[in-house]
Amino acid sequence: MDRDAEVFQSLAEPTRLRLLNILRQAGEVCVCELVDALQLPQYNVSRHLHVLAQAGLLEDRRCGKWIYYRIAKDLKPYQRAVLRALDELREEREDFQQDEARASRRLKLRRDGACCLGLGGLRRLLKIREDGKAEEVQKSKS
Amino acid sequence: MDRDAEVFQSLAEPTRLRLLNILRQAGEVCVCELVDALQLPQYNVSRHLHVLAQAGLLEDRRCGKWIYYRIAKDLKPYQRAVLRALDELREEREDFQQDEARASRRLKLRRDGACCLGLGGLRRLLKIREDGKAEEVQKSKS
DNA sequence: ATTTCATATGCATAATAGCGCATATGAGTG
DNA sequence: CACTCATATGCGCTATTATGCATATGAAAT
Repeated sequence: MDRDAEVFQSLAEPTRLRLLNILRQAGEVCVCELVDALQLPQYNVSRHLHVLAQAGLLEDRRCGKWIYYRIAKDLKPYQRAVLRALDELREEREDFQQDEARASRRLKLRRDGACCLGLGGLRRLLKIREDGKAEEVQKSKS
Repeated sequence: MDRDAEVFQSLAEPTRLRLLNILRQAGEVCVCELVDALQLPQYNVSRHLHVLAQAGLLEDRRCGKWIYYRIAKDLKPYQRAVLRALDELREEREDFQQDEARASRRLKLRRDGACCLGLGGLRRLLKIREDGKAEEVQKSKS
């Protein structure tokens, strides 16, 4: 496979599009925050981030126990153009905007001390449960 | 898989990127012309065109025995944006430009009567052989 | 040093994708 | 009708990919 085709390949997966969308909107985000925003297993998120990084679209920065991911700085022009296209995709994707809302609520907790709290306590704080009550909470908050 | 992720999936293959590039530069092109430009087996080109059409990026028009493919007219904004990114990719890909050169030479033959001549006679006309003499001819023509 | 926390990864499995070959389809031609 | 031509497609094969589970790594905290 082409190096360039690999870039498109990395975009050819729903979860990875969601990740890129959040990272484009929110800047530098660490894995556990992405896990909460997307509500997917950690190994799943981690693997997808790895694919995007391999393709050259993301870079990561270690900071203590946490690893922050962000859109790579040295993208080729065509890569920038492709990612810019995600802005237009975002317009028609409500689920992307819901992701952003969850990510945004999650990122606000950074103020409260450490970046990444324990998942248990944090989820309680966020009222995000695994049983899909996240939407319920979202409604009551908006 | 997402409908949108399917679009990126359709771009995640070198041959399909080459096809899109030619179609973007040359407009409406029929399958046998693409086969000559890319110098790949017909079933291969045909399948890849099908994938791109399924993703909604291409549409086809039958005209007698020939089938013309072109970039779809009713693309979504983000799809247009993604395809526009191919212009920037084209800048750094000499092989894309060679494809265009072959396609362009091939399309000039449309004047000589039918769109699609028999492959044998046509290749003789183009001096494109399977043994890789195409470059040789290209040099002598430029 | 042991434990905890955040993240990554090896492995097995299931699903998917591309390729080459042969052949089907469908439209003109003699 | 038989034939040719342009294109599409079914099949078997191999290669790649995503997923879930368990576990490894690596850094801080106790």
